[in-house]
Amino acid sequence: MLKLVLKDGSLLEVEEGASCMEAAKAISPGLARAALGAKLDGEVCELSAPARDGAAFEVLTWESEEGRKIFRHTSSHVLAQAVKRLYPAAKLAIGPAIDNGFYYDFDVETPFTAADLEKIEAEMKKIVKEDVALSRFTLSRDEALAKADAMGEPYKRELIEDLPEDAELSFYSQGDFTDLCAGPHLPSTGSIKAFKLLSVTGAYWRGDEKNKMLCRIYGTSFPKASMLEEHLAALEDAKKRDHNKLGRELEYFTTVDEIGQGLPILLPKGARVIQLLQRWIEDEEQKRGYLLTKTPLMAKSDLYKISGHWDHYLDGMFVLGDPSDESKECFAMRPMTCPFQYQVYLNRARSYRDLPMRLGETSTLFRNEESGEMHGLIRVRQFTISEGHLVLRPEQLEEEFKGCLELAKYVLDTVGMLEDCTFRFSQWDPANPNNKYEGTAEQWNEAQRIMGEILDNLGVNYQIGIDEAAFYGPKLDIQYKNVFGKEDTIVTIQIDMLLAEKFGMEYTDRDDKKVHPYIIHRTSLGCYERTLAYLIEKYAGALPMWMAPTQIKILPFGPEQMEYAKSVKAKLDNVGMRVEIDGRNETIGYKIRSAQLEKIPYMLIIGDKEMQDGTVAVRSRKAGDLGAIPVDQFVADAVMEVAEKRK
RNA sequence: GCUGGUGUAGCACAGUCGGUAGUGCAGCUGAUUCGUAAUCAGCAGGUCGUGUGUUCGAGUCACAUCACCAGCUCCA
Repeated sequence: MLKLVLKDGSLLEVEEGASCMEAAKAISPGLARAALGAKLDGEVCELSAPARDGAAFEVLTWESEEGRKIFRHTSSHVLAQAVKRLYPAAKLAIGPAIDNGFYYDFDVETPFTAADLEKIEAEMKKIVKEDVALSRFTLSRDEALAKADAMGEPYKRELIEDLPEDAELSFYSQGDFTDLCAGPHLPSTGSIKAFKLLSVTGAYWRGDEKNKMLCRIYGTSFPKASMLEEHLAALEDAKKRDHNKLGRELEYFTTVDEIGQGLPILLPKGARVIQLLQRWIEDEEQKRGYLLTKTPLMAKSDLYKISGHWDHYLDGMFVLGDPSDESKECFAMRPMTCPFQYQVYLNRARSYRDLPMRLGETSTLFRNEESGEMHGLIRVRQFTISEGHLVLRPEQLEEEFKGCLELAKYVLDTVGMLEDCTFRFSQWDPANPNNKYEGTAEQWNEAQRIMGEILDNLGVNYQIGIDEAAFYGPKLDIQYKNVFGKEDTIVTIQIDMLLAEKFGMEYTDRDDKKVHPYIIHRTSLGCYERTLAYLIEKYAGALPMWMAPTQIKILPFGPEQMEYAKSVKAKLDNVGMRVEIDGRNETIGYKIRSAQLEKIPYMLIIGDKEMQDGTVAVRSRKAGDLGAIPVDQFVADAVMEVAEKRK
């Protein structure tokens, strides 16, 4: 008999030579039915793998990410099998599971169309119905190369060539289809009950734009049809929240062909929200000891040559003039604020008593993103961020880093986004310094060691991102996922031990020695345009009262109530509320509908009754009719709701 | 930048085989004075993204270009 250690610490006895599937059955038949894979001593394996005596054993079901990955990975093989049956000339590249589904990359003469996807789906249905068993076999590297050639799969050959000489490679066969694959997989194709191919796009082989563009098919799959339907419904819902659609519909922003890509126009509503956020952040930073700066939007190339941006970031900058003509000055729009704000520090000699110096600026930046990269308000060519630089003595680093993190968490929590954020410790790639990074390995290791210690001391739950650092130092990136699950950085806090030296920044220490300070680069709410986009998506356009562009709409029944409506508006104007009167000659139902579609937080309906009683009939966009409330009472409540920044 | 898709009134869309552009909402005007998600009638609104070409004739076909969308790559 073999003994397996279960998650709760108890022991499970199974017969010698039993598979993981049999072990799962021994726990419970129900669990065995739900099983997609297993884990032995923390390593994911398939259900057919033999159990090992003394190993920690875990059954993977749909509830675990690893279980879902196995399911989706096999789904991608079903896709590949269907494609090979219908298009034998298609060459296989790679086909992994991803967050909410899977994809497979093919090299084909002509890219697949939407109509092709239907045919492929039909073929996949057949394969699922055939319930084809998957079997694993291994080959030596040389045998695997021969196999790849025999199958006529040049991309597989390339993958194998990159593996070490003594590697043993696994292949999976399912009926008429065989693929080089690390696995693990489901026992057979029959359990992939519900799937859908979602889109077909281009993707470079190995993600390198110098390589050939392949044809990628995205799909998703679930063990139950109802789960697939739910997922597709959620995708539809996400489309309705998409800031790029909703933000245009609700008139937060627009784009104009003549102005150009990545240069959105913020319409009055969008501009108002950004102004509100910006004032709030500037005030909050003032409370926290930040000094406000305002620095130029462009500079001569000389400045960027010192900072290193000219070497590392020239492609991303808008350059005015001809860089190759040395007889004339050449300017560039700024892609970041660092070297500008450093000049504030450099304005006079500094002492250790001046530190920490916290500099904050609402800073507009210009980055020449590639033309295919722009996206609504999330990726643009001109944007404004809550930029800041903290100049520090080394012993102040941890305390100040903590302060930056607290500020970022406070503002993200207040706008309601913190719950959807994850933290990434972005490091350099020691294997590939590649001119991408400044400084020595010693400097990088030191900066990353310190940052790692700080993060651990602060109990930050982070993931490590290799090759995600800035060229001058490691970062803590706060990542936010949009409604489609696409992730972007919203806030960043960076430690920089290099640029102070380049710019000749120093301070006189207690012992009268000149020392280079440490610098933290950070944002508190990140880029305002991007934040606005996320807020529109998060709240489906119904922004919380405190940041809603129009907070209150007064709806008089007719002209008789106009005077009274104006007096109510005056009271609200007086306490800084953003109020409009809908004096149109329309029914009250029509005006309510139109305010509701505009997602106005409160509607104040005024008829003869309210006018006589000195009240307003309040309707909340969420809760509906709240009944008549004395005007002064409503004003006081509204002021309180805004002051508390209620979500 | 690359692959694929899209582009007709402010918005959502229709427009057949190439024969000279329509519907709904929004807007404007008038009537209606109405109690919590659409009152009725009338009017106005388009160089069919832009340019070039094919044709007797182009929203429709071809090429180029711009913008938008999905994805790749990139991202301080």
